[in-house]
Amino acid sequence: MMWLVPEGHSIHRLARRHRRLLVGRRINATSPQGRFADGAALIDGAEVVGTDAWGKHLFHSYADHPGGDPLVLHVHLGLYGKFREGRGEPDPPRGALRLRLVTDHEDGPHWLDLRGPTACELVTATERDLLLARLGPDPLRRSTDPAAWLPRVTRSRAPVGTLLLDQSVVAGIGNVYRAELLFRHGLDPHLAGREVDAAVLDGAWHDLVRLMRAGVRSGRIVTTEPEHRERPAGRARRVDSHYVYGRAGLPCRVCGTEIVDDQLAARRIFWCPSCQPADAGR
DNA sequence: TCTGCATGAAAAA
DNA sequence: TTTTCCTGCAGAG
Repeated sequence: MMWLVPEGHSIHRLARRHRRLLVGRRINATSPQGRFADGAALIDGAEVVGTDAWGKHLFHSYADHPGGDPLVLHVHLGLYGKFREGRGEPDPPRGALRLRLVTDHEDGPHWLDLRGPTACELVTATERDLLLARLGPDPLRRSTDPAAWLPRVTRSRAPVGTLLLDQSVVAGIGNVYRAELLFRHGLDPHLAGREVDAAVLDGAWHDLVRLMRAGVRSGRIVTTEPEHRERPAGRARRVDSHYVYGRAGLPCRVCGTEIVDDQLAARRIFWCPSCQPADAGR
């Protein structure tokens, strides 16, 4: 089974998939669970004109409907949220099904089920823009300036491991990319942002773009180089796809030192004390 | 079958 | 800083 972690790459992958599935078609929308009943009624029968992702936020845009502003569906999966899709008549809804979208295709109906999201709401274009204004640069968006995040890091006393999870500094990084990116650039997670060398940050940004683009293509987070995997390139399994994330107590793939873990920004952080020394990055 | 933990983030205290 | 949202999986028993 694929381990689809909803960090930014998963959301961009969903936006791409939903674009193919929904754009240019009218959707039948329901909220069997009832928590989004009013919103589903408003978009029911409307045409989807676009899908987009920014960080971990997903948007579906709907064509103007009579007597109203254009509507935008905003979804944030949070920790538990999940989309499922399938072809043919959908099964009768079971359990807490927040939103079901059904579209007609040449080969019959396709359905899209959303469960457990942190956010599933209709917003106006203006409200969406306000939301986006709170987010930092997204490595997966083509127009992003690679230097846009630098001031927020280099002026901060906060640990770089905290800054990387702050969505207003960088949008889309989750706990896995955080730990892996810090390892790949030899940065101790506790090092203050202002202590990190700007050239190291610049390299980390471009590395992050590469890693996350690969994540969009594959649907997985693989950050290990082939020579550090137990299996050859292209055959990495979950067990060897990370350097430090989830590997507390195991030997570092590069130097053999035991990987350690701690809490940072209310989340578990993993690092190699030898490859990521406290005085690195300066 | 039960328990704890996990990718996230906002609200409460 | 802690709680809550509320899902799914792995491991224990």
